[in-house]
Amino acid sequence: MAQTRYHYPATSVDVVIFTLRADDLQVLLVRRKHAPFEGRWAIPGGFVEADESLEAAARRELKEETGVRDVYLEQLYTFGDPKRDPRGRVVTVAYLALVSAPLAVQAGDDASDARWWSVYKLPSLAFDHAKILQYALQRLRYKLEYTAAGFQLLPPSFTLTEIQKAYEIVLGEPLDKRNFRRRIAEADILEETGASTLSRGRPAKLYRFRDDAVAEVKTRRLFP
Amino acid sequence: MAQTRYHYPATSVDVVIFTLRADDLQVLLVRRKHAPFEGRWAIPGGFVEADESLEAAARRELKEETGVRDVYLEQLYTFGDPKRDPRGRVVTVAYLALVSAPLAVQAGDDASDARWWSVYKLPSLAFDHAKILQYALQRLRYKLEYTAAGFQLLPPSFTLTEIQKAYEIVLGEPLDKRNFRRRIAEADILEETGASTLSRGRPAKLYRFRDDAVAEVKTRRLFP
DNA sequence: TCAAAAGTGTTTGTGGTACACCCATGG
DNA sequence: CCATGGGTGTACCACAAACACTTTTGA
Repeated sequence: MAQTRYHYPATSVDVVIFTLRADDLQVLLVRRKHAPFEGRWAIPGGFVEADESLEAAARRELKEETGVRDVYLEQLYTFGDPKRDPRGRVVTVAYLALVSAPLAVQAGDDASDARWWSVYKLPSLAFDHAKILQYALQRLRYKLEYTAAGFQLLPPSFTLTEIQKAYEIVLGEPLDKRNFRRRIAEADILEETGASTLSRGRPAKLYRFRDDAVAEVKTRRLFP
Repeated sequence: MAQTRYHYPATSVDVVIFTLRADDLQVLLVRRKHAPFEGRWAIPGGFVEADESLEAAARRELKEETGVRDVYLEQLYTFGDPKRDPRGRVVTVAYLALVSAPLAVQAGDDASDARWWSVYKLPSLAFDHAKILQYALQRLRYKLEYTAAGFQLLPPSFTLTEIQKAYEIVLGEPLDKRNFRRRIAEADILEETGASTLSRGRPAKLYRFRDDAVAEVKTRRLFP
């Protein structure tokens, strides 16, 4: 790739895309077509174009890989170790994305293949991507503990049991049903759609987010 | 991916350096010697060198400006708007630093002058530095609410009243003396030096951090 | 002995957690 | 009528917040 004739690092973005599929927290990875790390799995990403903001670059990559727009996207951290890319100096700005529908994935130019992987059973990753992914996972869990971001992983309408399951999958621990429902109710961020599921057993009410709900719920301070 | 011949963005680091001086939360700014924004105040920073990690670049800038090493330093956010620097594309990785001693500042090559400014009375800043500074201030306040990072702003030994004042200055609100002392005691992060102040009134015991204290105190979750 | 700052406990309220049964529907 | 998943309330405990007086020293 671009040999740095001039001594500025190349700037790339990498987007860690999480979703919930099959009662599992999964992340989208692409298989690299070219050296270095040819054939290894990697977090989707690419170089920032000349007149494009970082977030725009991240959204472009996200669109190329998944076809989705208007999803939750936040900047995570910037990784700039001089040796993180064997081709030369590349500083990468990592983003975290949460998508709801487990839609068909589209491999971009840079990848021969793309698929969802359980975060609990990951393959060996290219570059320092294992580190980036762990960082993203930690941030996601942390975020769920004090914000309502977890809803971004769900379809537009969902039952209370579904959302509780989503939280349990991401956090990796069971939650109490009545307490969970009380907190959701108190947060006042959902509204009934009016519809219900028709499955086995008693039908469940469907909910959606209130458009005007505030996603960032502030914690009480612990210290001092 | 479009690998046309274009210049990668330049990569810089900017370091927002906070300290406590004169019962005030202050930030170190440098006056720019050259265009653009000649004569305007700016957050100290500079370009990342060829074989230097981002954090190393930030520490180098910090050292050039203040002469200090081994201080608290954390990556904040990366600002990459294509128009943020009129000279051309510059992506900057912002860092937050907390220093204790209000030491003499040393102007680096890039600045004709450097001084501490109260965060409550800032001059007009170059580039998008006002935005970066506000972001840093928000992060500092947030951090103080759930970690013991505030100690980094104090000299190696201090009284309980001093540290309470430090928290009050940064948070901008008064705290209850007995509750504050109880929380500090429960956190179990201080030890007595054995010495006391000799001022007017009753002498106060001096404390220092325990070397083995854990700085990151985890919050209880609020949601769900 | 007075002024100045340090130091010290208790009470009350709120929020967190644990816990078990009845309800609505389809087969 | 039974199996399946949906939906509901209370009691206890721990932590947070509010609050005022005594102690130690220097001048």
